[in-house]
Amino acid sequence: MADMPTPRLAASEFQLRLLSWFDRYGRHDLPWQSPRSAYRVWVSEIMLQQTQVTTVIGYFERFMASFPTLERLANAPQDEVLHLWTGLGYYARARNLHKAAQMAEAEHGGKLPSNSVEALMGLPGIGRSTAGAIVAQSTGQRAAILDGNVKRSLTRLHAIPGWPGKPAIEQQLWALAEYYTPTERLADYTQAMMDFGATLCKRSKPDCLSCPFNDVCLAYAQGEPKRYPESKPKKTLPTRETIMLMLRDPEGRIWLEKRPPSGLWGGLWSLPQFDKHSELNDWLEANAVNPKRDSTSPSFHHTFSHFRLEITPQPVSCDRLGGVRESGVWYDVNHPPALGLAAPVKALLSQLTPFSLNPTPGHA
DNA sequence: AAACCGGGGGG
DNA sequence: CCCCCAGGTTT
Repeated sequence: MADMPTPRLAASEFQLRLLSWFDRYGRHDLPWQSPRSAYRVWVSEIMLQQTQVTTVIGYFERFMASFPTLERLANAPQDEVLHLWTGLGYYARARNLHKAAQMAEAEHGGKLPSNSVEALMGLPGIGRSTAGAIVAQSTGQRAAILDGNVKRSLTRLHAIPGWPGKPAIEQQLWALAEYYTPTERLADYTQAMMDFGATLCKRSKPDCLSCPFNDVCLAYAQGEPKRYPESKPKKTLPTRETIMLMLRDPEGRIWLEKRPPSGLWGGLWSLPQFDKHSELNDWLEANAVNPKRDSTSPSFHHTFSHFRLEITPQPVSCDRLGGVRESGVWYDVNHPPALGLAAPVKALLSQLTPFSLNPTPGHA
């Protein structure tokens, strides 16, 4: 690569140091490492995209208990998949995972194309780094990864300025990542790169004194390893307001509606939302029989990456619903059905019952 | 309160 | 190339 920064070590020396570190300090007992299969590695990598290992483990085990094979996932209802994703966030990941399983069934003979980065990238939710991780970990063939951990480690080792999300910077980092990738022990090397960033070359408090690269690390030599990577340019978040209707029937069940299949909380079940109280009143007039409004609950905030949502819950009881109500359910908090819930909705419903709404092992 | 994270999509 | 979108955890 023409614009690759000068490597700080020969590739073979880098690999030797990293793998020695991994053999002593890396993670060797993650649930997707044994048994290792393309399917299990894939699911783990999707879950790990925005989420840390310790959080993922429980979700991964529940997911595998319900969908032990690609075929079982492909044939599952979307609600069940989203249910097992509830609380993990970025629900498009679950929708894409489900869709990709169905595509693999239809187009790849029921298996992931796990020896081809290009073919994997043709499946929704799999980009270059995730594809590389699947190939390297499940087949042992040579493929590089560039997740947030690797970006952080490499920007520090080479003191690369600029935000790594910029295409020009990212291209340099890919060149380095490819350069250092070995031809053997690919699964270990890939896990080692992730573990190194996650447990030693951490965002704050990097453990430079224990680092096997501290003699060649440019950021360490400059005395400010935390200067790298530079952070993303920030934008100010707008605030939006919404009223969430908590409509209770005489049995204490709560009315939920399914959200559109894509976009915010796509495919999840949520409380009916309104911009203004007048719109909520219109809705009650049209749909609810004998509605009785309680006092509003305290407002709270839910923050997204691009705006802040101020939620005001409005409890109302009624005898029943009268109008046309497609894609809605009366949700019994004591016998919760297997549905995906938006996080603030889950929090609101949790207040109504002593029982957890989390999916439990062997139950979901 | 702010930073973080891998990928999809559109201009 | 750029910007927007999406949610829960850590610091």
